[in-house]
Amino acid sequence: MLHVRLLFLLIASFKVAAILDDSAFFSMLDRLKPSFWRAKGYREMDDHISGEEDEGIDWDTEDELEIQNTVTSSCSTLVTRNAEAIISKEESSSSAGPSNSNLVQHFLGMGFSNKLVTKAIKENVEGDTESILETLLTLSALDNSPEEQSSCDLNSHQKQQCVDDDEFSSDYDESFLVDFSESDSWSDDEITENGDSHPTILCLASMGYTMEEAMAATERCGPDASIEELTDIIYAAQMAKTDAIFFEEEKPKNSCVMNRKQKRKMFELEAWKKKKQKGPVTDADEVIRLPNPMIGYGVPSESSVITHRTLPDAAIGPPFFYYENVALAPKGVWETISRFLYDIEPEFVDSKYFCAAARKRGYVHNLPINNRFPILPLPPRTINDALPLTKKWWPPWDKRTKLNCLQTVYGSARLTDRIRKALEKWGDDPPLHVQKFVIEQCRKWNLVWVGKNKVATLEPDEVETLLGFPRNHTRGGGISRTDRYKSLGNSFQVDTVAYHLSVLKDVFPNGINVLSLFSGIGGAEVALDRLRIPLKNVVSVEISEVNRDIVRSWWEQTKQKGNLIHLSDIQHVNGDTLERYIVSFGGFDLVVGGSPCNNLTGGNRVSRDGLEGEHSALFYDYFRILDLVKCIMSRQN
DNA sequence: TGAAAGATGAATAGGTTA
DNA sequence: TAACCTATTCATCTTTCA
Repeated sequence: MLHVRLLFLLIASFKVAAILDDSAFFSMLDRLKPSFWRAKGYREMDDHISGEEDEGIDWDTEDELEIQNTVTSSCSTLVTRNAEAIISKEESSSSAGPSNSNLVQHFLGMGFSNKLVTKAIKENVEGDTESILETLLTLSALDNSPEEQSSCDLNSHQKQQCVDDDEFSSDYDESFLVDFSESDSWSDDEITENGDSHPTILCLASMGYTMEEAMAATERCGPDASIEELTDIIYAAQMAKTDAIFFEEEKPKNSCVMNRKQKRKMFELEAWKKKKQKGPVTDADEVIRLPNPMIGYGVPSESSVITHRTLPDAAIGPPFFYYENVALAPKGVWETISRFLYDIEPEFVDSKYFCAAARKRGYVHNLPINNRFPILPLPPRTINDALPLTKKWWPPWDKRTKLNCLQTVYGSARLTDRIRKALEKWGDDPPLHVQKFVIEQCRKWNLVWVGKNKVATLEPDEVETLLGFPRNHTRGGGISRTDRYKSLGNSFQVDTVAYHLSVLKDVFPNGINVLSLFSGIGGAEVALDRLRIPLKNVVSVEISEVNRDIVRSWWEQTKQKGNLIHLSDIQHVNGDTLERYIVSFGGFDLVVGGSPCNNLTGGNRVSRDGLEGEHSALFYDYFRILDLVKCIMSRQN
C-alpha cells in the first residue's frame, strides 16, 4: 500500500488542477471560503418539537456515523508543512533584496516559506513570476518528499503522532473544522486489493479530504458523481456534525489532514495563476448585475416574460427549492449564493410590481417558470389604492406612488409631530426646502398622509396587508408592536413568492410536503395556502418563539388539514432528523426559505459583514440542509 | 423591566453632466 | 468616460420613559 500513498504525496505536490476539470476544480475550491468554515459552534439539541414529533430520537445520523469512522490521510501533510512555514515569524523577515521585497511578500502571502521563496527567486534571476511560481511548486514538492514525512505517514498509529503545533493552530482561525474525523482508523483494506483506488477518490484525497470522506461521499453519490457534487456532500456532512466535534477541535490536533486554510491557499494560488493567464476578471465572468426593471422572469403586470431557462444539471431533480434574500447585498454575495445553490442564476424581483411597496429581493430556485399565475384578486399597486384614506390628504408636491421597502423599524410619533409643526407654519404651500425635508423623511420612514399637514407611520396591520398576509396575522398572543414590525419586516412579500410558487399547483394537486427553513411568520406557508395548494406536512424551522406561535396560530385558525412540525434551531437539524421525515412523508416536495439578511442589508450600519456575518452565515445551513435532503432523497429513489 | 424613541452612515446602483 | 449627485436599504445599539 505504500506506493498508493506515495502516489497521493505526488498528486498533492503538484497542481490539482492538472488532474481535474478546471471549472470543477475552481468551483469546488471557491466554495471553501473563510466564512464557510467560520460557522458558530453548535449547541445542544433542544429543538422544540410539536405535532407528531417523537421522543427519544437517536440523533446520530448515518452520515455522522460514516464520518465518525473516518480517518485521516497522510497525503495532505505536504501542504501542512508548507503552511507551518508560512506563519513562521522568524522566516517572514525576508532576506531577499529590497528590489524583490514585493515579490517576496507576494509569494509569502501565498503560503510559501521565506526559504523557498528566496531560493526560487535566486533560481529565476529574471524575476518572471510565473517561473518563480513553478519553481516554488517544485521545491514545495521536494521539500515535502516522502522521505521527509517520516512522522506523518505510513500507518495510522504514526499519523497520530503528526501533531499540528500551537503556532500552526493559532494562525488558522478556520481550523476548528479541520478534523472531519475523530478516529484514525484508515486501513489499507480501504484501498482496492491491487493498490488502485477510484480516480475521483484520489482526486479528493489529493485535495486534503480524508480517504474515508472521499469514499463515503462516493458511496453516497455514486461512482459517476462529479468532484463538485462530492465536495458538496462532504461539506454537508461536515456541517451536520454536532458540537462534540467542535469541542474536540479545541484540543491539539492529531490530524495530518489539510485544513481549510491550506485548501484556501491552494485555491488562491491557482486563482492567481489563472488570473495571470486570463487577465483581469471581467464583469461578464463573475459579476451578477441587477436587472432594470427588476422583474425577474416576468411579473403579472409586464408583458415581456421569459418562459424558459436551462438549469444546471446539479439543480435538476427533487426537491424543488426556493431561496430568498435581499437583492442589494454587498458585492460578491449573490455570486457566492448562486455558486452554492448549484450555479442557478438568481431571479431578482422588486415587489413593487406586485403591491404598493418596494421589496427588492433575489430568488434562487429550480422551479419551472412557465405558466405562473398570481393570487387573485391582484393587490392594489399604488399607495392611494392600498391606503385609500390617505388620498384625500396627499399633497400634490409628494409625488410618491409606491412605498419604499417595509423595514423592521418605523418612525416615531415625535417625528411626525415635528413634521406637522414644520408644515403648519407655511399653510398650503410650504417652501421648497421644507418640502424637501418632509419628502426625505417620508421616503426614509414610509410615512403616509392621514390628515392636513399630518403624516403617520404605517400601522402593523397595514404592513401585513401590503405584504399579503391576513390582517392581524401578527397581532395578539403577547407580541409587542415593535416585534410585529420586526417580524413583518423580515418576511416575504406573499404575492411575489406565491407567483413564483404557483407553478407547483398543477404538480402537486393533492398537496405538498414542505420543509420551511427560517420560516419567520410563515410567508411561504401563507403563499401556498393562498394558492390553494394543500399543505400535507410542513416542517417549519424557526428560531423565534414569537414567530412560531404566529404560524401555529395561523395554522389552527385556517383549519389546516395537514401536520405542522416546528423545529427551533436550524443548526440542530441533521441528516437523521431529515431522513426520519423523508421516510415518514415520502420526501419533501419543496424546501423553501430566506436566510437572515441582517449582515447583508444596507440598513445595517454596525455589522454589514456579508455572508461571513453572524446571522447571514446561516445561509450555509440552508445549503447544507438542502443538499442533505437532495442526497437522502436521491439515495431512496 | 419592557417598549419605544433616537442616534448611528456606508455600500451600492442609477442618473446626470461636463 | 469619469465625476458627481441622488436615492435606497428584511438594522443595531443606547437612551428614555412608563
